[in-house]
Amino acid sequence: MTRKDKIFYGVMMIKDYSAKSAQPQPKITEQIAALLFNGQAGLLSPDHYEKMYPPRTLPKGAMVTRFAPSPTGLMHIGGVYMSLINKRLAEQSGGVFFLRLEDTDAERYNDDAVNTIVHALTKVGLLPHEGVVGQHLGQMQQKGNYGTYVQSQRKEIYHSFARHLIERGLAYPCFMSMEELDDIRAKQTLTKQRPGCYGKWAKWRDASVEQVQQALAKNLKYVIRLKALGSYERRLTWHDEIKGDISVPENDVDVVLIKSDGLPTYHFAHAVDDHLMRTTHVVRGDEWLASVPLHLQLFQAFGWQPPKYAHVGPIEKLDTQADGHHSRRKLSKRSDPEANVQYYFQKGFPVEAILEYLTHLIASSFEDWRRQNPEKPLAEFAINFKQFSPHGALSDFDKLTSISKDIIANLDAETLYRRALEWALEWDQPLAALMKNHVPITKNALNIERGGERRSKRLATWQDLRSQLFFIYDELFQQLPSLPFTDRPESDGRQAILSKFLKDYQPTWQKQEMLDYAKEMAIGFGFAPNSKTFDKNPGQYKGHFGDVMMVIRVAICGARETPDLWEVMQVLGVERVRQRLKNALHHGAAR
RNA sequence: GUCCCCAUCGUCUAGAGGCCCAGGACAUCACCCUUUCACGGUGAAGACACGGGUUCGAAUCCCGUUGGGGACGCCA
Repeated sequence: MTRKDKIFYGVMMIKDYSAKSAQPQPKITEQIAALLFNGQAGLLSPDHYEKMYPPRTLPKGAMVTRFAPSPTGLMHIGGVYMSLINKRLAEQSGGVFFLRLEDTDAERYNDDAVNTIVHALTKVGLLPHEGVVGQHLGQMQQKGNYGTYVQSQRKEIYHSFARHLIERGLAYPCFMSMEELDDIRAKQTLTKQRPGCYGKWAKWRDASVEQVQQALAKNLKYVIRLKALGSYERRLTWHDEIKGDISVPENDVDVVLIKSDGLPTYHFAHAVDDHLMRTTHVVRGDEWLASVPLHLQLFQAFGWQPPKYAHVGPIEKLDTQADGHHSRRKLSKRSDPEANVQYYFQKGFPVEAILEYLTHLIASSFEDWRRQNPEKPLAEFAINFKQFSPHGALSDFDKLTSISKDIIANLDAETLYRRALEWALEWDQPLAALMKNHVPITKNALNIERGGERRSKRLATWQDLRSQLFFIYDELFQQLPSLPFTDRPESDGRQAILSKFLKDYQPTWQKQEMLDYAKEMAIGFGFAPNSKTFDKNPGQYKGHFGDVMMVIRVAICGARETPDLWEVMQVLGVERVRQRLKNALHHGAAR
């Protein structure tokens, strides 16, 4: 066993806690629990749930992981990132990846959220094996034997475990009002003390049965708080799979376990659910790191083996302050459009590009692996906690774009057409219509510079299709307000080149024949045979060979940047080529 | 205010005391190739935050400083 593998949980288990604290007043805590829960006659015992959700039978070393989003609206790119990590870890170890809906905040709940999440995960191929997999006609669709995976439907379970804690003196009802809480915090801030409900501030911690009874009689709202086991003077050490060994003061705050609306807080639900769902590894954003002492204490209170924790640094963005200084911050779904996965879909990044980019963020060694295994499915790249860096990563669109170019460049024309059309159908219907009305020419155009040794990377995203394809469609070509000729040669020179080329053009020309012809023509018109010659004596020539080709290119394609001109001409066909040359001449080869 | 985490080129990072006057990828620049743009090729520039230790030797270990991030809710 290496130092890093050492588990610290065992050390901090306080075995005789219940004997020490609960013994003096076991009856009282049971009476209080009874007061609180007698109305819920059907409440089952924790034992019942333990049997209902037995340990999973999985191969040794199998990881059970999860993605636990709260349904507040959009799908954050970080959510895809977390799903990717969790799903890979589970699959690579022969385990299970499930999705649990953390919908315990009634105020932030959003109706479409589940569909948004599931739709996004479906799209990127990261649907969970178990848990919430959809929503149909207002009904959650779920898979798996450890459900329900919707927290708002698990109220009885949380209450059962909360009652258990209260009976044993490990939790208690607290009737403090919001105003009282605000007061306390104000006092604490003023006197520079730690904020929170702990020690002497936790005034309901040791309340009598009578006090509870009276408060209930007055119909006061209450929450259930943890009776914190820790002392701020002592330190707790544990091992995080990514951050390493961490040491902090123990938790002594009586945090809320059950809110006054009866729903659990994140912390309590995490402990109960991840225990009952038999999660082995909790891999989540590192904003949760500071709650680990509390979470470990909850597991300790129940006498459960806690899961292993891995806290992943966030995807960040560079923020420029008013004073010009730069600072990093987590991508915010409110102010950063690129926080939303939908943004990447709309931009037209292929799903593989998004996933490979995120994988690169997990482990930059991925790019070496990819170079060595260009054909292998991404899922075969093995990830492990050692590869994670402990800090967050800046989102880098240049890198994403580069990956995306590589991926698109490696698609064959048929696949490219299918994928591109799929995207256009959703995001650019006019283009989709053209693609569908002109299938052969579109596929031929997409096939240019494809498949050979040197694949062009002119398409970075599906959004680039339009600018790369418009000139093969007369419908779009004719909408061009003008032809983007360059200054060299001027209009007369352009006229001369175009009319001669039109006259001599042979549709049977092979590529080299056409280039040979064009070069001869260029020289005949007083152009240099190549740019090097021209650059040496610019005064002697009207321009160079490339300039002549550019005139023809612009006339035929209406663009200065195109794939190989001869290839484009083959795709367009003789008629259209002649037509466009004539058209350019007709307009006096004007810009 | 308290607590925690983090710190290598612009970015993602490799680096587990000598293989490192620090390697790769993206981005940038130059040149070459070339019918334009891409592609491809070659090359350049570019980092161990700072200060102390420990050691024969430190990017790597320790301490401190600075900087960045996070947590301290009946939000997750």
